[in-house]
Amino acid sequence: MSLPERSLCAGQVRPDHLGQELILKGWVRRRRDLGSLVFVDLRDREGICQLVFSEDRTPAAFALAKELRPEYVIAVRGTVRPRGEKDVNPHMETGSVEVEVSELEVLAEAETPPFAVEDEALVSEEMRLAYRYLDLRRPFQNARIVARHRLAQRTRSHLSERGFIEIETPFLTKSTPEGARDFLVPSRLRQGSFYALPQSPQLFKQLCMVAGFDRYFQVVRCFRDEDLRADRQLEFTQIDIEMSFPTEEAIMALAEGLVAALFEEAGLAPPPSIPRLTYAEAMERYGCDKPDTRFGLELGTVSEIARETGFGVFKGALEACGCVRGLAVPGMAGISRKQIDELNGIVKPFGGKGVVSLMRRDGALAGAALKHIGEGPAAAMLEAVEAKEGDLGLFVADGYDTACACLSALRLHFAGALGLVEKGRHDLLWVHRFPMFEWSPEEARWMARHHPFTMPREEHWPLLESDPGKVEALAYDLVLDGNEIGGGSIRIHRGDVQRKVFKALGFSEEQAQEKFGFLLDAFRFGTPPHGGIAFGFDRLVMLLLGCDSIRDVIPFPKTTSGLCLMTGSPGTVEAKQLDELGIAIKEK
RNA sequence: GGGGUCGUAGCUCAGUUUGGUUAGAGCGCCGGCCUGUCACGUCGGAGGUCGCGGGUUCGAGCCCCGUCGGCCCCGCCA
Repeated sequence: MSLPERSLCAGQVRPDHLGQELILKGWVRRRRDLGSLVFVDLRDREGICQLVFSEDRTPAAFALAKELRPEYVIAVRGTVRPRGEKDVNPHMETGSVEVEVSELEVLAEAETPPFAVEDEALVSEEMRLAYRYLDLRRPFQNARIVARHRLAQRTRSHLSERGFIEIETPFLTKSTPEGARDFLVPSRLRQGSFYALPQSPQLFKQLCMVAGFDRYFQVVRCFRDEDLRADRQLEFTQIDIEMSFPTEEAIMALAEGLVAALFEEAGLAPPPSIPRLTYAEAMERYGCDKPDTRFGLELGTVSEIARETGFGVFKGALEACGCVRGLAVPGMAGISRKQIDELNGIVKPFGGKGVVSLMRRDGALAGAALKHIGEGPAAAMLEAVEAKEGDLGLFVADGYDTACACLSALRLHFAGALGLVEKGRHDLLWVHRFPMFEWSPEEARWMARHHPFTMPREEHWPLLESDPGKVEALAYDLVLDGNEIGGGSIRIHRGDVQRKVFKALGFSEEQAQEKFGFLLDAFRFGTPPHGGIAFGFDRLVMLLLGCDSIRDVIPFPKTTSGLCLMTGSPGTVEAKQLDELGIAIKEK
């Protein structure tokens, strides 16, 4: 009674098949029952095809068709027929034909799903994640995962063709200091010891260079036990690349070529040029190390003008070695008091104390702080940020980093509110010449901004001991539309330089040896200069597909609190399992 | 760790401002009718732990406290 093998996918039926007898298999999307005529939309991965059952022409199949419900899995034997001229559905790829079914077999019944398996269905993300297999069955969501596959395949072929070798590195490895919190895996064979899941294969890829593979890549899962966001998951996929004897230029050129290929694969035109900004320039112009350059609203500095005013807000910041920076928002001079108050709310999470607003409207100046600042300086401040008649000037007085963060947030806010981003536009840019270290007030020491294996600029090596804050790194980030999609560096390949960097980070010789001894050992046996880059694959796919959340391009993601609503992980384990691992749960 | 926001029928939501009789809508679901539908139509029907716990009150979906969960953000994420 079983129907034979499928001859075609439902979504692939075309006028070419007119008159042919086909075997189709798939899911019932919807049944439209007109009494003695029944239409069924049959769905599979490739699309949807209309099936027809009629009482007088195919009575046996017709009777069974009455029983069909959404998401039943069925097999049919039928003949491809043209639709009448009036009956063609221009919205369907298969809309000019239909399949008259002579034989119907129900392969699996289905309960009514908790939500309709259709693109149009409005469903909360909570439901989608709890029934992810149904969510993924929806055509548009299914297509995202297929697109992800294509992008991964294109990555592999692109890099393979250029001499890169995909090499697997361990998931069960060693916990290292610095960086993100590790996921730990207890060892049964050696109780009390733990593996760590890799935050990235960083050290192993460097060791692949020591091993002489010359060019390495991997599409690889990474794990970081940190809080989740719209663009961050506990486990995520990285395109990890490393090469021997590189220049910065060689790595950047390779990365640009790969990204161009991925744009093409996604059906997008790659941005024609990829400008480079130094870190300092990015902060100066955009207040951000991953600026969205698809719109202007660039920042200016007005500290010197502000210094001449008696305004206490400015004075306080400047006396604390801060600055006064600002930006002009075109056409917003009519902003209301309420809206101005809302701006303070935007700035607050970034540590900003408030926003000073000055307006040029009706040929005069306005703003609550105008009387404190004075007409002359206020005009000069607006001039400095290029605010014209009808424009709003926003100023923040604070430490440099805080002022930048606040203004960057305001910049993004107004770009969204004013619709300044041209639809379909994508901007790529490099940010490079990052500082090697940043000061951590909590730990009272310097921390590596990129990672501790990044090569400092050679002319700055002497500063490693005297003034670490001034050391620049041979590191570069690739930014797409205001998102960091990749970052890399030239690595340290000399033990002596590596030791100096560890020292600057406050590691003792013993700590360095204990944590990274295997790397330092390897460096003693002839290490080629090397460097590389890693892309956040999920984030890149998200942006290329125009999604708002990384979860949309990950088949089985976790919620923002790290739970899997489908499996219920993380879960408790049997006492026996804990016992085997020598682990006891601490009572709260 | 902190802030914001949401949680009411299978789903998406209204009702919460100002506590008051029997908690509503659309879609879906179940049944009847229907030969050209494709968001089929049409007639009828079923369906509720108002996230959970506690409190205030004569009375709580609505007010208060706590808690769990979704989403967004700060911190964190080399």
